[in-house]
Amino acid sequence: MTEVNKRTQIKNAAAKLFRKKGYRATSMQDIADALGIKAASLYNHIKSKQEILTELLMNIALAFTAGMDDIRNSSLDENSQLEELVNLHVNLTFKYKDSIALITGEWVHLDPEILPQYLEKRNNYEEAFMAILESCQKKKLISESTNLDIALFSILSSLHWLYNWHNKNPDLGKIELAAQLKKILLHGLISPKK
Amino acid sequence: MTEVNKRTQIKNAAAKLFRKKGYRATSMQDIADALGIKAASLYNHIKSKQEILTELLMNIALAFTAGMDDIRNSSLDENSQLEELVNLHVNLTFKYKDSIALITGEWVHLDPEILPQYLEKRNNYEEAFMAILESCQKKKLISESTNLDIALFSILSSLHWLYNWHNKNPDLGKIELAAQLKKILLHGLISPKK
DNA sequence: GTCTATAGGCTGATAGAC
DNA sequence: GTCTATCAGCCTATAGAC
Repeated sequence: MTEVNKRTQIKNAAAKLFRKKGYRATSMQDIADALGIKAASLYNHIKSKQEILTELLMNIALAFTAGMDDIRNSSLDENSQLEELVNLHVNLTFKYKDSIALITGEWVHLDPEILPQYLEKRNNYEEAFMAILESCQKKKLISESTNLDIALFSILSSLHWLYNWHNKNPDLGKIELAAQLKKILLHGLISPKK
Repeated sequence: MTEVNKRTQIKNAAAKLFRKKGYRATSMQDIADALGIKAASLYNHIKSKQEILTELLMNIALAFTAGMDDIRNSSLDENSQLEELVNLHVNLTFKYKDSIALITGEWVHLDPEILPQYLEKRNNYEEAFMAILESCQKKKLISESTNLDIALFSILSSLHWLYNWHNKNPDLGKIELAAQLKKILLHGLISPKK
């Protein structure tokens, strides 16, 4: 936190701007202004604007992949694995406050050469998530009549948009946020009828 | 469906492109190409690119506001009102297949003069949604320990991203989709312990 | 590693012929 | 209502002085 690489400063500033205005609406001028230098000076530290986006997004993708591997390699039961996935998303949302916002929409601006690599990681993650849901259904933790495609989409939507909510409520702690999400996402909002 | 205004054709083509590439990455060229005309010809039908975005987004905002008013003015009980809100989102997702995608991110590109009007409608909608959740909690339909801010954010995240899911699974009917969402979002994924 | 200067391309929008 | 021609501005990125 004390001494930070200028390259890192550029990536941090860019992440904040990409998040707020989007990749295309953010100019190199904007990024340079945020750091108090001229736009041309940025190119002493980075190759291109696209390089920044690529590194930000691939970094996030790797973090999710690594977290998922950890969970799948654990001996936790299915229910606990689901809860750990919620923890993973909460933790990464706190850790990558700005750049995590890019996974909901800005990934479309990745160069056609990089895009397939990104999407492959994303698909792998979603398939691994789905495999856990299927285990849950097989063990009757999830009702047989539940459409798992919809369940997966629904949970991931909430978890992907966490960054947005978190930004408005920075006072709520990680632990409480994760606990509430587990309750609401996994165990339902409406109390079961007695 | 037979005879469509050229203005409407432009808005439809723009909605599809804004959704796919984003507002800033979509040029008037792109829109004109989609219609087989020259970019300059667009200006015989519309005032500006911004006008298209404004009309698309305000139209959606009005549809949500009207739907919410209908529900609040009904005599349905709290639980049924929540279910009707899910129906509302599913119906509007089917009706405004492309332009509904803009509410998750592209609204940031609204002109500073229009943006406050849009955000006011959005806030009103979310407050009305919250009021229904509060009624549910007061009647013990929702546990006292549930954080309603998180619950609201979580449900809206899933409902806002419906358009994305729906596009990939066009074969699933409206009724079944709505039924599954009510079960998963409101009554929980994991079966209650016996 | 910063700067100024500038290239080369694309942008939204307008003017005016047909 | 379409077209061609064009403007003025902004964009990413590079070259080269300091």
